[in-house]
Amino acid sequence: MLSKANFLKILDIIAEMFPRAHGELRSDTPFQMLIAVILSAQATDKGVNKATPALFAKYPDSKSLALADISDVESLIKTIGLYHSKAKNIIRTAEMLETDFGGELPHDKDLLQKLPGVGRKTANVVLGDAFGIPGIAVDTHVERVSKRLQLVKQSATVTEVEDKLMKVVPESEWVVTHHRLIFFGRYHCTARSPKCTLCPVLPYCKFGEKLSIQ
DNA sequence: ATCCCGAGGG
DNA sequence: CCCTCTGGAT
Repeated sequence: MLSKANFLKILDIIAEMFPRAHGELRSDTPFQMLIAVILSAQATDKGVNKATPALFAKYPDSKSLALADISDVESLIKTIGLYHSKAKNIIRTAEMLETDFGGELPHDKDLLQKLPGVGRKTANVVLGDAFGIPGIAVDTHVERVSKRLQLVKQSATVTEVEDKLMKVVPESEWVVTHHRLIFFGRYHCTARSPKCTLCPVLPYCKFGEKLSIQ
């Protein structure tokens, strides 16, 4: 298992690789960010950004989306995938924001998770990116990278990954570290054919060490 | 554990 | 063709 000192060293290297890591979902308001993040489940940010301009042009806020026709929303987000459940979830989320939350997003993880389609990961992303509230969202990239670097055991759950990262990284760095790990996973330590031979982190990585031998 | 589900990359 | 994508609900 990787030591804390070595992991912080790796984070420094990754920070140099991606000095401008940031959320890549487009949105003009916290509400739109919430919807975009819900839509991003098992989908690429690029794919979400392709669909949301038309969606937000027609339904810019919770008041309008709450009254939307589901088949219309489905057709607007169809290219993203998982569109039946996502259409239902974002309309219901808009309704609940209107009826139960006074039209405002709650700045609270547990309350956000009461909204359909919003789980731990989505709540963390929205709190961090929309409100600057510290948190580490563990998505497919963060999980894969953390396991390859042996920050956690291979069998670790997403919650265990999240807890470990929060323990090792100072709270003031949680949100930016999250984005750096995403960028590292999305553009460099990719799921398929990771760029190990070009990787500045290779000296610290058992996973890449194994790959680079052959 | 399984389902949802289209687009893009290799 | 097969794999992956800022997962969540059942």
